[in-house]
Amino acid sequence: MDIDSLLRQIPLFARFSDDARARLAARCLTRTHGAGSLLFTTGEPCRGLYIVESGRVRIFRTSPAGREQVLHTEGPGRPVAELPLLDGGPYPASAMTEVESRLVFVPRPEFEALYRANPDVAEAVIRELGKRLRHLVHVTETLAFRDVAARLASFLAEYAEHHGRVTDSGVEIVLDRTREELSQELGTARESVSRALKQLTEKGLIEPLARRRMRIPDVARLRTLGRPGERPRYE
Amino acid sequence: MDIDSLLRQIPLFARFSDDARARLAARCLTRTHGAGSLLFTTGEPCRGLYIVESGRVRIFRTSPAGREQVLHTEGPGRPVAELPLLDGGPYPASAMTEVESRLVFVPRPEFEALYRANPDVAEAVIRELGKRLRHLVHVTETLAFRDVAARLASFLAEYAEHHGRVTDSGVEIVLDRTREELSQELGTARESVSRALKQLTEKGLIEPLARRRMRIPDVARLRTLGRPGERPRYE
DNA sequence: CCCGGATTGAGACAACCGTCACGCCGCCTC
DNA sequence: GAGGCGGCGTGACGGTTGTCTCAATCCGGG
Repeated sequence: MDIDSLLRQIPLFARFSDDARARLAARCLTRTHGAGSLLFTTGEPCRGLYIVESGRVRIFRTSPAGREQVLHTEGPGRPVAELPLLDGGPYPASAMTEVESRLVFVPRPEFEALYRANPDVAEAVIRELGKRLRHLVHVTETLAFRDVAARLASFLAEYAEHHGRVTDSGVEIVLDRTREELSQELGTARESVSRALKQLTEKGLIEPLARRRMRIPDVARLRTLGRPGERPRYE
Repeated sequence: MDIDSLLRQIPLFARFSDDARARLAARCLTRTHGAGSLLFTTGEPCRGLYIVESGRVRIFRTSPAGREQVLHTEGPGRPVAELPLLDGGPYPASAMTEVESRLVFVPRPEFEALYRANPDVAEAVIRELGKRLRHLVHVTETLAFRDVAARLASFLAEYAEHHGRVTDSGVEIVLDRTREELSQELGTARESVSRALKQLTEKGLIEPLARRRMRIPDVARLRTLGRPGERPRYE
């Protein structure tokens, strides 16, 4: 796919004139990164914006002890690292490709010129930041309130809705992550994920099919475990 | 203080023309809320923007079990709830005054008109969102990686730098929070805060002076406990 | 000055979870 | 097919933390 038609698919640039977009496309670099390639690390000054063409990028923080907490992962069509580009600060987290990925790189000066010339971008950018902020609020709440099983349940339910295949005995999903990667996503340890999976299996909320495949008989019920309590509303 | 000169002090509106600001000021409401007054709750549709004139507002999420996690607190001159105003979504969290507070309320339609007419606002708003986002990344990391004592140490060190009084035997601070409020800020339970305080005291990092007063002999050392580990690197 | 509610400290206990250790399995390479 | 290796499950263990309970202290109002 050529860069121009890729850019066209990205909400951030959708409203650009053909002219402006073509000019931008001419200044971008496309490159394929192998799995596990480090794009940038926490605290580094920002060189530019990445856009995922194919593959997946995870954005995370690392603890001094070596544990990871994934803040979010982005797939095809999604931008990575708009924040530091906009406020001029350093990258707030690190980013690594999870699988082999094709990325478009927009150098910082290019993006800034664009941004100044094109007032519409601001609107799109604000929405993008808003989405991130809401997501992070969710991550925070999850870490603060829920145990590993509940976090896993939430994750699986959401995953099933986005990537699941509906059959008549439930939704089947194929996880594209190892337990280790899952644990980083959920802010826990590999072993705890194994145990939580067993727990969900025992409760009948999931049925393991193969190493990375499972069936979810009732996604809503799984999600309910993720939002425990569901306090009766009194208003 | 009249609304116009208050608005002038707020970065969000600083660049407005006198005219535009005066027009906005005429449409705002100022009101004094008692301590513990609930401004809005998670999920509610957004009615408008609040600006703290005096006092303090805490923004938080509540778990079904009744525990709270504070996302941030805002003081004089700071806006509250810009996000839902901008992306049209519901409030992502709840807000409550911690002490008696005087707040300016900007109704949503007013703000939107302003926003459309004044492209400069976008820039300011993006910076504001960016700040929030960076802060939330910090909160997330803190919850994922550090134990209660480390979180408390970080909090106290930061507090000391902003509100401490320097003496020759260290920095003295007067906490304006109960243990209960502290625990919500740190995402833990009241009792755990007590234990952590004792722990810090035993290590000589803090010296209790009175119920809410303490001395910190060495703020840097206290901060170090907040960024723990610094594990020897073996690579 | 006394009382009652709020705040706090402290102990006991169980649950949760991170870590270590070990063994198994599937897959790849030589 | 032997060996190596990454991914995975499981048990054991201990530390951290949330919860419950009770008592002491503080503080404002009558």
